[in-house]
Amino acid sequence: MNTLRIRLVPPPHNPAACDACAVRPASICAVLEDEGLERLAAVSVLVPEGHEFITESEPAEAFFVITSGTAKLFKMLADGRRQITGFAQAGGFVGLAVQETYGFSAEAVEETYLCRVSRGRLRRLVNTFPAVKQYLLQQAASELVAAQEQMLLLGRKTAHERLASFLLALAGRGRLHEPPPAGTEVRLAMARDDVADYLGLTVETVSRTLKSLRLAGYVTMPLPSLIVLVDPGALRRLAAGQG
Amino acid sequence: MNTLRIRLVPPPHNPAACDACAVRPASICAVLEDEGLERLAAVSVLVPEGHEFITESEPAEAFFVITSGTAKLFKMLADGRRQITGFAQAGGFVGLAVQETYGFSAEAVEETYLCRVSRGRLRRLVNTFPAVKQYLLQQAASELVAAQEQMLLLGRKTAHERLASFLLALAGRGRLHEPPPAGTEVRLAMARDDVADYLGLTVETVSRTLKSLRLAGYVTMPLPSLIVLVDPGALRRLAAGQG
DNA sequence: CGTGAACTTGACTAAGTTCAATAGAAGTGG
DNA sequence: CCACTTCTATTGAACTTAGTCAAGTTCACG
Repeated sequence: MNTLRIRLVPPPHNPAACDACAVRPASICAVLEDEGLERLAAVSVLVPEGHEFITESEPAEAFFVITSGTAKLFKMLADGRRQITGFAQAGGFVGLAVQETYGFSAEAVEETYLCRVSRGRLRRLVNTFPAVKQYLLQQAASELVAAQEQMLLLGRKTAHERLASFLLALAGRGRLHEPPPAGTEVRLAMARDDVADYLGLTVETVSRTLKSLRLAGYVTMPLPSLIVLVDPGALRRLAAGQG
Repeated sequence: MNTLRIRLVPPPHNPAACDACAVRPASICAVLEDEGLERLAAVSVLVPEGHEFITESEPAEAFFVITSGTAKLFKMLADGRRQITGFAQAGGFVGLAVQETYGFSAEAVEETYLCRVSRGRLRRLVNTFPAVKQYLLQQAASELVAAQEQMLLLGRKTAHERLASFLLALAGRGRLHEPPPAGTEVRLAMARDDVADYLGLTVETVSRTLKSLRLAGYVTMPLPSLIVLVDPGALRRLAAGQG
């Protein structure tokens, strides 16, 4: 099975190449390498921090590839309780919908560049290049794996285990891999309340649990948004429920 | 976009038509309608209640379509804590994997017939019939929607809200639809501990919460495994966090 | 019937939430 | 550069929901 790779071209770039532009001078934001550098016809969009670019239950008119920055996807209950279902970073995509409306909202956690592809255009693209469909299927399948892992976390792990899992995931190593090297730095692009809403906890519990991990000697925190993994092996054991 | 529909033929059926058989006389278990009734070359398998047919981290050698019965998909932690990530029923599929190994285990909740498609065969099928790829993508996307809904449940809903959501989901109406008619009966194919592990609770809490819903007049339970939705509107409000 | 498994109930415990106050960091304007 | 505001993060104490442990019931099946 040949694999489609999407190459990200950092914006702003090639201002004249895109066929439309919503917010910023357009750029080619992705290239379908296996199809002879065909342009992924799309619009480059700058989303400022805190700005919502997808709203749950609105018509699903477009599909986005993240070029740079970080976005959070979330769902809310009537009384304001929120669950963040995932964070998407450069290369990630957001908004693949079979249904007519979005099933979640999405908001930029920091300044974020997106590559916007309209629904109709995605459909045409998919029909023209079978590899795109393959790529989307692979992405969806791997998101599904991540979602199942997160259900295990939300349904069955303790606060300590959740934080340990989260830090390791940010460090780029899943549960199947060996832990990252000691001293690995993890930058938290998101605020405490986002971490809390992602892990199904409160800000206070996140704060207290991080303190406890610090006291245990597993991490240090030079800044509230920078965490150094001092003992990744211990974190790994914690995350797996062997702590 | 033309849609692929998979028609399920109840087993045992057409004993000579399949090209291999693992457990029971083979049957054609699904037909690709849009491709002129081409046979989905596959093996029909009977899985007895409680039997595990997919094991996490084993090589992902096959893909299954459920013909009849119910299966549970789950992940476990080292100390035995378990999270059921979903139940699959007739028409559902299990085991779509991009990775080389399964990311979860699967077990029959009741006697279940499966349609087993080997990985290589699925790949060939997908290449021959583009509609199959489309179908898989759609299925994966809708599973992703369900997974996000479940993350909201596990991360942010109370025990009462979880049970209400669960009952409505079993009754076949998601959160976007109007509630099912009063008097709708929901059969629980799975035991209490499965419900608990699916909702991120304990058996005791499931039991107590069902009692509380009974006392509130929202449901009745002629049998432990049969729940009548007396006030679906109230359940709907509870499930949405407006209870 | 009798035995075992599934389910329910009760009393107690604990993990995490809530509410409230404090501390720290980051900007803003004089 | 420093006072002042504001936002974010942390800490503390009381509380609550759901979990734990230990009996009971009920029901299906031999």
